[in-house]
Amino acid sequence: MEKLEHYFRSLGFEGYDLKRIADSFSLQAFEKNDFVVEYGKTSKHIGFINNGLFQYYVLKDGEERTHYVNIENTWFASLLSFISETPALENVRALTNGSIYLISKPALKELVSELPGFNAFYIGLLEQSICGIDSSRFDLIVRTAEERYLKMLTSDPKLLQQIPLQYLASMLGVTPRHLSRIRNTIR
Amino acid sequence: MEKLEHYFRSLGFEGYDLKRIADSFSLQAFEKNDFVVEYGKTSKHIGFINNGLFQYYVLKDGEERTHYVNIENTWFASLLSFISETPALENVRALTNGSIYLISKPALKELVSELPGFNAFYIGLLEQSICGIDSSRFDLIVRTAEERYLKMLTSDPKLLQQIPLQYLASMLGVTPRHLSRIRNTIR
DNA sequence: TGCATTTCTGGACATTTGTCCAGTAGAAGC
DNA sequence: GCTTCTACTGGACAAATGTCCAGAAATGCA
Repeated sequence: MEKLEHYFRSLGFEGYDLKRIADSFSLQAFEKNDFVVEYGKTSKHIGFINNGLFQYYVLKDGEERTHYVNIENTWFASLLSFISETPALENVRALTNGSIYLISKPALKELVSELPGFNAFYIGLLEQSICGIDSSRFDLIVRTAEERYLKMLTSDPKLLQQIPLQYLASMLGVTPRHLSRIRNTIR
Repeated sequence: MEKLEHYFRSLGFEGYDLKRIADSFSLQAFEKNDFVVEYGKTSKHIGFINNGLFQYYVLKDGEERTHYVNIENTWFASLLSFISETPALENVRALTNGSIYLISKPALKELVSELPGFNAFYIGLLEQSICGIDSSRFDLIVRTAEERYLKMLTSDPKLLQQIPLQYLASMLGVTPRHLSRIRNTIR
């Protein structure tokens, strides 16, 4: 639990609260190609990525369409399914071996209602998530694929280093063929 | 305050809490073309639309790019600016005369910390917002413009009825010319 | 009612992006 | 060291989407 505790300690948690929080999570290992969330099944956990890469995708006309990839030290969630408790419309699968600190919805709600500090943390997490998701939606409407790629280059270099281009292309909303063109014109 | 009170009453609020909440908002009127949020200025309020249409847009190469339009009985927020307290990257402007129940950030935070019911409401609002924004982001990556338009036809018919097509086109991520083509092929 | 303004449609053509595919390079396994 | 697999690039062509524009339809206003 070192990484998880370190994360919450860095946010100001300690003592009983910290232990209570850490005890609510459990570290689960995934091998490459394991499913974390499966289409049609309700996702009952969110989690903090200890290590590994996790791909969010759907099958459309038999093809994988990736809309997101999680890397370590970020939060994992199949949002719509987890929040509204409905069957997932997507798959989440490990692209590499890795592990996630998972927490169930009841345990999460308990922390939110019983620890004021965690309540504030959760609200902050939701707010930050909204900022990230909304600016990504904004970019898809207002910016070109090339602009989105350049932005990713400067603001998320870690993604570029860790994630194979085929998945990045899909996240950017273009085909790998076209991302290759974009990268070519930038040089 | 009828509409706002009716909204919160329908969510189960009453008595002191309801009054306390209603007193934290103030109804502000906007005339057509008035700015609610201006590019470069930090947005200090969120609000519940009493009536009217409000357009979220940026200027790009001198052209307006609309990424969202609010209608009545929905929540208004320039999310990134309000949450992170930074200058807005967008404009929000009244497309018609209308009015919004506005609440400041300090007043909102007070309600969140002092009324447990409002705390739960705010968390639910954030969660629902995430679901909406994330599925819109998902659609922009995974679905075609035609599929997005068809989805809007069935799940948001109110938008179709109220919002001029030029703005809907922009929200869908295409030009009005192309939306016209899409509508043509559907017939 | 009639004029002015805004909104919507669709033709012609240009640009962007996708599809299909083959070739290369590097990584993984035997 | 060789083979196999996977990731990446880029050519040729097709399909989707944008640009520019003019006319039609709808809306607002005198």
